[in-house]
Order: sequence, then structure tokens, then C-alpha cells
Amino acid sequence: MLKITRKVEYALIALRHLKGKQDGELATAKEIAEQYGIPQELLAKALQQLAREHVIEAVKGPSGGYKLVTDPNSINMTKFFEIMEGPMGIMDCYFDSGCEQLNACNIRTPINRINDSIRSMFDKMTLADITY
Amino acid sequence: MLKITRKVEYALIALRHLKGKQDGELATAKEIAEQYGIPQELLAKALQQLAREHVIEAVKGPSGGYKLVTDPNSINMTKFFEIMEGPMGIMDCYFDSGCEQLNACNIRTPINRINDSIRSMFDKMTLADITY
DNA sequence: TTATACCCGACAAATTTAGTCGTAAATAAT
DNA sequence: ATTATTTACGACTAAATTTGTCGGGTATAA
Repeated sequence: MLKITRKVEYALIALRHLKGKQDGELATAKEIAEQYGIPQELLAKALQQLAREHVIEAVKGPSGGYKLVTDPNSINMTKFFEIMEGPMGIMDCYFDSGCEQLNACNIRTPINRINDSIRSMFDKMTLADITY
Repeated sequence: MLKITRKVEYALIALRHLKGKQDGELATAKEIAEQYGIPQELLAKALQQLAREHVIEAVKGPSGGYKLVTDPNSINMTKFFEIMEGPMGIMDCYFDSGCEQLNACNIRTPINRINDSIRSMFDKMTLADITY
């Protein structure tokens, strides 16, 4: 409960790694996977997602790899989590209205308050804070 | 990711329900399960855990049930979550040192910071806030 | 004695997460 | 051109976790 997934973990590791690179220097999925002992294929998926959202940029072919193209200060953690995993909420009823008990439910309001607190906390935290 | 479990959800529903009772009035697992349309057996387990930790008290036998015996103001959400699910941390390495990559890992410090932020947020939030 | 209600561990089903594989496309180097 | 390297991506399997069920127990009020 309240755990982040491996994919998010791997994405953070990769971003932190990329941030350490000079200028236009690239890092490959293989390089990162080996350095941190994580499964390359899974890491690759995380990197591809980040590339699709233009957080990083992919360069194909030999001597290709990835590099940061967005200032980590400009991406807050709510956005980052949602890039990696879709809508963030501690309960599905926060965004999915398919709950059968909505009328009987006696904890909707408090649940929403917890949600909002978590979101607002992550809103104020940027990728730069995390990958400093 | 970052989701609370059903058990926690059911515990919150039950606590909120118990809080609405007068004085020494009891509520049974069956009554709660039916009213909110949730599986009785699973709810029962949540209630039993709360009883073991003396958040509520169980009365056996016919006309038995549960009642609150601890002021919800005195239980913060960190404690509540840990009663229900054990140690709270967004990654296992927060409390479990069995990680192979500890030395290579480049995100330990930031992960710990996120953890601490979440914990401190839940430290300041009590069951009373949630079941008002 | 009986019916009701909590207690609890073991099990099974369902869902989610983690990891793998095969194939394709781009491209630098030879 | 061919080859080697690297990203892209969907399909698949495996593992782990969560969710739900079952059976047998204890306590106790009526």
C-alpha cells in the first residue's frame, strides 16, 4: 500500500543518471540497466514513456541513447507519476465513477481530502528535487 | 500505485460508522457489511485487527458487536495505516535492507525524502479528521 | 441448549505488477 | 549495401499482492 512501482523507480534512477551527464551526452538503456543492476527491458519501457512525453529525447542507432530535454524543475511529481502510471488517486472512486456504493459510502469526502493533500504535496515537489 | 487497500477502506467505513453511534451502542460486522454493501468476512478481519490494537472493542455473543474505545483524535493516520498494513513506505528499501543495489542506487536520499514527507503529512492527520 | 456474534488460519480467485520475448524501424560505421 | 547497435512496442508469461471465501473455533445472551 502506498508503494511506488518498479517502473517509477527505474524512471527515477534513469532521470537521475541522465541529469549527471554533460551537455548533449547520451546514455543508453543498456548502460543504465547494467550500472544499476536493473532489467533492461523494463527500464526501456520506462524510458520510452518518458520519451513519448518529451521529458527525455531518444536518439536511435549506434551511439544513440537518451538525454534530458526538459528542465526537471518544470515537472512536478504529480505530473511525473501520471506520466508513468496514469491518474493518481488513493482510491479508484476518485476518478472512476463506476462505484456501486457511492450513495451508501460514508467516507467519500474524507477520502477526497486525503487525495487532495497528497496531490498538493506532490504538486509542490519537482523532479529536480528528487534527482538533485 | 499509491492506492489504499480495501481492508483500509473497509476499516475507515466501519470506524466512521461506529463514530456515529451513541454512547455504548454496538454495531455488528453484519450490520455494517450490509449497510455499505461490502464483504462481511473481509470487513470482519479489518475489525478484528482494530480490536487487537484496542482501537475498538469487541463484545461477543448475541447482541454483541463493536464499539469505539479510543478517541479518534489520538490516532494519527501513519499509526492507523501501520495497524492495518504494517510498516508504511513507498519503497521496501525504506525499512527492508535486503536490497542488492544499495551501493549503486542513486535515488536513496530522494526516496527517503518523499517517504518522510508522506509520513509527516499522515502524522499530522488523525482518524478524527478522516471520520468527521 | 441454541442462536448469535466474534476469532482466526488456511485456502482460492482475481488483479496488478514485474519481467521476457519477438519483431520492427532508424542510423552510424564499415 | 551490409552489419551492428539502439530505440519502439505489443504480446505474452511469471510472480506477487490483494481480495474474497471457507471451516472450525470460542464466548455469551436468551
